Amino acid sequence: MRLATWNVNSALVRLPRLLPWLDERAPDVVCLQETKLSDEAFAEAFDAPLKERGYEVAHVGEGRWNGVALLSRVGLADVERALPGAPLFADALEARAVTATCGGLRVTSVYVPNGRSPDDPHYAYKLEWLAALRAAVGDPATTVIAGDMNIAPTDDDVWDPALFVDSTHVTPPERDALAALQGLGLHDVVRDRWPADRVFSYWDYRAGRFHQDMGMRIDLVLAGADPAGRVAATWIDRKARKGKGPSDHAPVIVDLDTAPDGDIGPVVPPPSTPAKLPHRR
DNA sequence: ATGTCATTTTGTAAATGA
Repeated sequence: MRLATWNVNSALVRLPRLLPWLDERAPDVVCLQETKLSDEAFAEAFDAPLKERGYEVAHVGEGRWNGVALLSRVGLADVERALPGAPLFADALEARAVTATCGGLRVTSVYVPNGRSPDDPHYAYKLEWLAALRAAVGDPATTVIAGDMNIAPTDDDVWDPALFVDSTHVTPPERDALAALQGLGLHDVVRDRWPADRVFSYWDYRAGRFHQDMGMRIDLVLAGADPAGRVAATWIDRKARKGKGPSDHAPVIVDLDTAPDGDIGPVVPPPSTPAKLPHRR
């Protein structure tokens, strides 16, 4: 089973990149963040092309900011459209989490608040939100939390740690909140697989940062004992950050082996059959 | 310090957010 997470920075703008990416990478479960669409607008643009590709969809949006989604072709059951106990910001519940059972795993697509700066009210909100995220974890063993955490777990996850001292994404309280999540038994499977490598998932659009690999690793897949024990491969799909009209984030992809009993989950019909290639001689 | 991109609007330039 292939699981991926991608902050697309506007699903509508990214549509011409997102659909070909689904066809190329063929993920079974996809966590999206920053769709920036209402549920109605997402459905209008995506219901048909996703159904054609065999995906069920749960989208939670507000329209202007935020917005998260789960796409799955290995089942999508018991959908929760918000984080239980999530704090409000400016008296509003923001679209930052959606959870469902997919392929036997309890998967949450998260868009953790940015925080802006440690002295901003948004930073306190971020820490409250992370506490709610931890409190909402059910059985850690079958849990996957994937998305834009807006936290770089260590200085190895920042292109220039000196530049980010006292900035959001790297402060001890944020890293402590992440460690508390991991303390439940959730594993940062990309770092576990690439312990000594420079692996970033986000590069600012400005100043040629991607070209110089001046990025951060803030998009994480946190996996409980069952999925973490079945990881066959993990990688960051840098190709999706290249070329025309990319998001500023790259997808993170995690491949899981079959379950111990050999069950690969529900058999899903393949997407629309491509036209037959003409014979050549 | 602040080179981009995406959003929205007492709207087509400026604000807000990341």
